[in-house]
Amino acid sequence: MDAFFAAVEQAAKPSLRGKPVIVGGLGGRGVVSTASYEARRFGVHSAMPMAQARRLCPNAAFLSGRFEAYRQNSEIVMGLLRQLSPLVQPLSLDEAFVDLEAGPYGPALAEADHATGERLVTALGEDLRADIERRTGLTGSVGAAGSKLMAKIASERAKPDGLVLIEPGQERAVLGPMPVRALPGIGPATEQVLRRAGLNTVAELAEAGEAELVQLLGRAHGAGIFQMSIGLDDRPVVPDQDAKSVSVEDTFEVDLADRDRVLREVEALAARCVRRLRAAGRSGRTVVLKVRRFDFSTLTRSETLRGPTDDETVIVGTARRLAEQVDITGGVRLLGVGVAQLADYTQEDLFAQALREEAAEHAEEAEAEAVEEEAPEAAVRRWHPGQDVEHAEFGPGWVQGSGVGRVTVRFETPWSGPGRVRTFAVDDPALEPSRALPLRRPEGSSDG
DNA sequence: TCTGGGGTCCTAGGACCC
DNA sequence: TCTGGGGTCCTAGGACCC
Repeated sequence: MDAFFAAVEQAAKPSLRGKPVIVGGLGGRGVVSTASYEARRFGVHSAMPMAQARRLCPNAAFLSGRFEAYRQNSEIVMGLLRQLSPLVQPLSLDEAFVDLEAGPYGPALAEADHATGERLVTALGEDLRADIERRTGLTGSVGAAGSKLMAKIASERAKPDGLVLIEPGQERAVLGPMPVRALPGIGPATEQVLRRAGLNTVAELAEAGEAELVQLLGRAHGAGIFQMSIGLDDRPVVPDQDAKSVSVEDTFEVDLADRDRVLREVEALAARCVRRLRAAGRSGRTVVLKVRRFDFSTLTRSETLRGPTDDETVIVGTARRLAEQVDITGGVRLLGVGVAQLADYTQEDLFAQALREEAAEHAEEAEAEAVEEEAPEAAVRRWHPGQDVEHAEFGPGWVQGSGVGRVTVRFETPWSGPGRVRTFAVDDPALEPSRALPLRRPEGSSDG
């Protein structure tokens, strides 16, 4: 999907269409998650500190994310992919591999000659893109090729709103001139190592040979990069696997200096982590504490238990013990708690499992409530820019901003024209948080 | 300008075992 | 007396991806 989070916001909020939109953490230490193409023209991109994005593009709409809406639309798109093949491997909410040969068009693809096969793949890709547009109003890009590596590279070339097919046999010709950074698995550190060895393009990697790359990058990485450099990639498309770890972390607006405060935060994080673990119906054996200090240095401490557990007391206690052992001199910027070595629940009966699945559906609300419990006196509602709301008189809208006891709301929906703005007291009882609306008007609905 | 949150995979050393 | 070889598990750190 193209600029997925920002595109969902523009589709949901007519007044933002054609304007720079930046989705990400809005606090002092936030980073950009997604910038719309309009914002990218100002130099804003993913992972950039939000403070820098504000300087580059001060007139953009700055929104915190609405994951409910992103998940809704992701599910629609993933459903369309599954019509093409049961072998769908999502990489994130907005990206997936599809093995076309394993699906209903597989036999036709196998029989087709070169030219016919390409026409069929192109038609399937364009039909898919049209279906995505019809069902969500969003644009996606398709990369088609004979391997995951080349399909990924093709999809990057296709963005935004396009389709690129790389013909079998053309792999090395396409890859050769590209910078090494274009290969998945080569990040800033590996790029530096290769640059110091005089290797700047993929063709140079291929020429260097496997032995030299293993020498530079280690056994597994070197061998993998060499295979890719000569256009070989036989990794299969594997449908969604179970998670191998669950973790929760928080960066604080101001570094924590106080030991007791650190311990309290660790306990709260561990409790949140356990809620997510239980909601997923899993238990784990290894508890991991993560600490990022004032200077951004990061350490982890872990303890492996004798058997897997989802017991809050055990996991919170373990995390706390680990936290008691770390030096917090200078202050703590981030704390995290994770559980790894996950196991499925098998000793439980079906009744208990059904209860838990029901609990899982309410896990997010439970987490939100738990957060509120931490500050009962602060009954003042928090309004986030971008958040969906409903007003008793004016109907559905979204929070444009809030401050000094006021909240500004724009009243518009995905299927209305650009809406008007009104301002309310933050505790106005007529104003309530609401669910994300679908981007396409539901069948049979008529208002608007 | 000052760096999120959720993950995966790999490496390396030490303990331990046969 | 002067110290094998291989495997697994645990811990810590780091690179990378979206």
